[in-house]
Amino acid sequence: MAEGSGTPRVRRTKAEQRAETLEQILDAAEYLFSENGLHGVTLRDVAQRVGVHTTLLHYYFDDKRDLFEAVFARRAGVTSGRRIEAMERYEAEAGDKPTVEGALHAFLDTDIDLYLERGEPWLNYAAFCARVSNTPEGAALMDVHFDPVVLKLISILKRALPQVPEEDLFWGYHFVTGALMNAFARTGRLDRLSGGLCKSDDLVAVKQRMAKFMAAGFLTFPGRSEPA
Amino acid sequence: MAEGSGTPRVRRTKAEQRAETLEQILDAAEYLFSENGLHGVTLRDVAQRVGVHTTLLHYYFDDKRDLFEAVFARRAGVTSGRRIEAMERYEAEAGDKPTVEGALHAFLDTDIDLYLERGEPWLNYAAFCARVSNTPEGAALMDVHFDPVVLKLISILKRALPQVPEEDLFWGYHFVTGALMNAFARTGRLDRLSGGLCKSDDLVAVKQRMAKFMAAGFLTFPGRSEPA
DNA sequence: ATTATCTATAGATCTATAGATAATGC
DNA sequence: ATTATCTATAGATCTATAGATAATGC
Repeated sequence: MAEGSGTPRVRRTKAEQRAETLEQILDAAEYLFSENGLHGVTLRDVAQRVGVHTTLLHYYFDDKRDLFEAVFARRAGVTSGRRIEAMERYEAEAGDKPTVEGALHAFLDTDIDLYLERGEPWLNYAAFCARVSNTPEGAALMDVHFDPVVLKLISILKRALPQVPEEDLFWGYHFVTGALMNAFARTGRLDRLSGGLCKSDDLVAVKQRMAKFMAAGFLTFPGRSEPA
Repeated sequence: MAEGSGTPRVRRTKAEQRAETLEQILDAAEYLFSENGLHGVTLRDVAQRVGVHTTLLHYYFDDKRDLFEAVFARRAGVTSGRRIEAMERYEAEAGDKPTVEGALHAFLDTDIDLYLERGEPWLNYAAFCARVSNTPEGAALMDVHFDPVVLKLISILKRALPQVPEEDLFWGYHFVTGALMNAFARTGRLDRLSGGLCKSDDLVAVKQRMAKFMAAGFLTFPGRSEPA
């Protein structure tokens, strides 16, 4: 909330100002969409959170959907790129003996680390993705932005489990991504359910467990077990 | 859509009429909420789908949120009850040697079977739960309606894996429910991603794989492996 | 002299209420 | 004589556009 009383407005170049305002708008929208979804947020909500007038949003974006897509796209390339790199690095070091667990560590941990390292806005992005992943709008954007990462993962899994039918690998991925999105959603339900034993925003705990947990699942698929 | 042209209105008692209309409204709302969430659906959308006037919804329900909660509550008891029974039956037959996989079969397959047996409206309910499970409104209702089922599952898992810390069991459950909700959401993303190899509405495929997959995951938790 | 932000406002849509009409119930 | 459904409508809110004002840019 950029109240006039706080920091006195420093003189900025127009490009800077544009970039700053854009980022503030996207941050606010990202947070609000992550809580309430596309339809649960009004442009007024976003504008109020930034401290600007609603109509300014129309200066930067065509309409609400355009803003929504911009939120999705802004960080998609970063997470996508980092994960693909991590998987390529893993492939190189594993040679012709990649393992399911190794691939999943590269796929999952890289992403979790990104959000842990960069703090709140990125955690909001993770929650945003989780929130919209099972909506028509969100799923369509995932197709556009995340297919390459997923197909990269599948390709390593195929080499790790050559005798497992490809469908099983996709089903396994489906389970993995559901679990991951649920972890990113951080609804607080786990906290209440477990009587405070677990915190749903404890992504460190997720990272410690998830790759190994899921890898074991893949090894249950008939075909053959992983070359240890 | 109850067009006047179709079946001629049979004379019904008021109680019958009330029950029928209520069910039609809940069915329509369930479907629409499952696609677009609480905020993505207007009362007008629901009324139009039923073929009645919007204001009739206010005759049966206080407001939109009341309708939403009624949709959630209507089938919650059925799925909840069936799953608890199935887990109790399993406990009785397993004696003092329950297994993770056995518990998960009772927990997961019972639910999947319910939706497969009873067809579309119930499949919509599953999608509805999935759609709202990571929203504030949805998570709160899950607390109310589904905590007992989940805690029952946890209690069996505790006996199956006595040396595994309770937190791990909750984290494992967190992964399981994320995967299950993603399967119930049936967004079609898996179909596109896999080039048609998998169908996201193929709950039979989910049932065939999920319990075993997840059971293997639980066995990765340090403490000790399951007494085979 | 261009760009960022705000004021004013139109038009659409949505929730919700009051009160009328048309059925069923005794 | 009660209950189910519809008509009419108020008030709020939301998206989006047109055009004014206030900054930065040469």
